[in-house]
Amino acid sequence: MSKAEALKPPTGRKRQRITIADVAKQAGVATMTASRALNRPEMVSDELRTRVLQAAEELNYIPDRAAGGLASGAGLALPVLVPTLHHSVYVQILEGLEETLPEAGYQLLLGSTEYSREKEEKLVEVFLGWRPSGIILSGIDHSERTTRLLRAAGVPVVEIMDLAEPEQTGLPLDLNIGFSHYRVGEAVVDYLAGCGYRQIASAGTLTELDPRSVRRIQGFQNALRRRGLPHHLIGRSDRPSSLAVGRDLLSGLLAEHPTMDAVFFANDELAAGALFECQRRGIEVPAHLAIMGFSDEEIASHLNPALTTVRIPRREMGRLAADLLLARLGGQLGPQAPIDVGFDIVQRATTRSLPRELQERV
Amino acid sequence: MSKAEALKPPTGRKRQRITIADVAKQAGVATMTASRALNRPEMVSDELRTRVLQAAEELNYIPDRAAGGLASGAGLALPVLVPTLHHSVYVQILEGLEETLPEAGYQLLLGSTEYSREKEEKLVEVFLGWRPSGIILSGIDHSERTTRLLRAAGVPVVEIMDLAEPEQTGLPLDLNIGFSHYRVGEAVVDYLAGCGYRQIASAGTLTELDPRSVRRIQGFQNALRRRGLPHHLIGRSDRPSSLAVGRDLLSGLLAEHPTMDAVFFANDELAAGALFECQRRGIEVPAHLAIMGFSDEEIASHLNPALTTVRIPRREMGRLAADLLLARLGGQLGPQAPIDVGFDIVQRATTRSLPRELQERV
DNA sequence: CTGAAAGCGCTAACAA
DNA sequence: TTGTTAGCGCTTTCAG
Repeated sequence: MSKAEALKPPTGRKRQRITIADVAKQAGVATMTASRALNRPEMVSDELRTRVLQAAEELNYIPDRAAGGLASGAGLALPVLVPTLHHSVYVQILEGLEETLPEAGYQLLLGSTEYSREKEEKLVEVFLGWRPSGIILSGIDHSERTTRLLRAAGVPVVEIMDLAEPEQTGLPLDLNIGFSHYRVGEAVVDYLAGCGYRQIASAGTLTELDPRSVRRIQGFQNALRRRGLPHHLIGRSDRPSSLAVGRDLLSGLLAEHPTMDAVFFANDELAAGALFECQRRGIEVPAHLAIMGFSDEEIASHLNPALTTVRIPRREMGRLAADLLLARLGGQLGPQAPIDVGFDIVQRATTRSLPRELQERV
Repeated sequence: MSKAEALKPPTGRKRQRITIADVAKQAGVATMTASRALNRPEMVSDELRTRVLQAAEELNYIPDRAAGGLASGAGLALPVLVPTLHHSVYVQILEGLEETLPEAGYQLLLGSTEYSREKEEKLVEVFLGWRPSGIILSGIDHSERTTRLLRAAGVPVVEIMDLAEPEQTGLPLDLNIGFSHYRVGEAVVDYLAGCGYRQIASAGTLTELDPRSVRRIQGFQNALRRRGLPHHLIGRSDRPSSLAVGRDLLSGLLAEHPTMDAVFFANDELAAGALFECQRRGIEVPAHLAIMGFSDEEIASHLNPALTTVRIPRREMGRLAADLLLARLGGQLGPQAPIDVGFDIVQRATTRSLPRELQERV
């Protein structure tokens, strides 16, 4: 009748989970002792510990995390929501997170929102059911319900890849590490205008698709306006970004604004696509047209000509997010002001070089 | 003293999880009724169901999956192990999986092994602790312990991206969907030799890094041997693949084998890097050198000249894996022979075109 | 240092 | 249709 009876030979038809009770029985100790031997070895005598460990090994015992978490009240899961895995930016942020979090015993649960608040809301709801110790979100724009659920759950939240400004009341939700997309837009205009470009276009995906891209464009347009430059040269696609969309965006822009002399794309992939299209059309870059990307993916430096773009510290953002979260989970960290990790313009060959006297402004 | 006392106002300092008991109390029903109203609505009267649902909404109740799984014995997690997220191949496989699995109530747990069996083993161990309903692995090469743990756990396993051949005894572990890398290697030689190339090199990362790449090279070398062509033109790097490594590989190969006329790279990223290097050096492709990639990522068709490569049905593989797993979990599927999804050579512009009379062989 | 009892939040099984 | 009881596998008390 004993449950442990059928476990030795895996011959039996019925799958019998091996529990810590089985291990304890095999080692001839109490369940609790087995638990301690496994989790707090220093609290158990050498002899018993050895016996337990050996029994566990023999039985291929694997602790049930769900049961453990339930009993201890501890959360073990750490959901990370990113908009997409197609941009290496997010993959690298994940790498930053994975450097420390798994070691600390947390399980990263990955979800991709596809830039949709509704999908984000769904994912948050699902993940909250996994007793998360915390949660990492991309961006600071969430649905009202997402915010409410998160608040109600009372889990630490880290928002990355965007920066809550002081005037945005109620933001951030909790911890926040990122940079100002608005200022990226401004800086790009400063840079391109400094290089002497005057007909500067922006191109990206539909505004609803990415609020951060929208904020970049706001900064971009305001900076143009301040300089008295035209700011109506806008290319938009309703498809998710890809090289093909980059080509199409460029073609459309060229048709509509034949006089434009520079384009700022919402990411390097679009910019690379545009560059390929220029190659095919025989448009000389940067002599006839300047192209600028955003995020500095690996391809940027390998393109011919190499792509001028904006570098953002993704891995660092991931690492920092992990560190902050760990500190907060350890109870060593209270409320915290948003952390700005900044960005840099990487000048390469798809733009004319900036005159000497302006170099340091970048 | 009642536990539910402190829950209404979130003012209290102490975080009080809202449980189904709280919902039941608020709705004035038994816990079990609340559970049924939430999970099997049809078993509860309209009135009570409405009351329960409303209470749940008001309290922002989120069911605890760990507790639910524990009680019902059901597994809710579905780990997916991929070697890396840097190749879009794996991202697309994930998309294929995500089309159906989450809807069916499963939570995908993502782990990346970085092409390491040790890391894979660790991940399997961790994930097995999450009561997985099944598990999806990349490739058919696993450590002895991984195999043992998986067998002991008795969970359905799907191995993707490679195909177990009949002569490989003990393989696959369970379900298997993929294609033969060995035959890819052969087909590439058939194709390149058919185009008239004679000094054909292969280039990729170190053999330990990717057993599937090794198998491709085996097929490649055997096919060369059969044709009496030299098969010692091999470029290897110990760094994970990237555009930069592709360039270096090409440079190294060029220095060692000045007479080579074609190179087959282990993936499109390496091939793209090599192509960029050719552009920089002014080497004409395919006039002076043919370049061929593997996996047909988006960039392949946009490069100038566009890259000849091997297309593999990744999204389909993901979808199929999901379907099979679902069928197995539903008990409608017994042991199953490996499923070959095949591959195609996509002829583009980095290789001379194949003579007419050979076209259909590809 | 070791053990026994209680219970985490939920649902299967049974009873009403 | 609804409620009660027991227990999933583990760890937290609290005793020895």
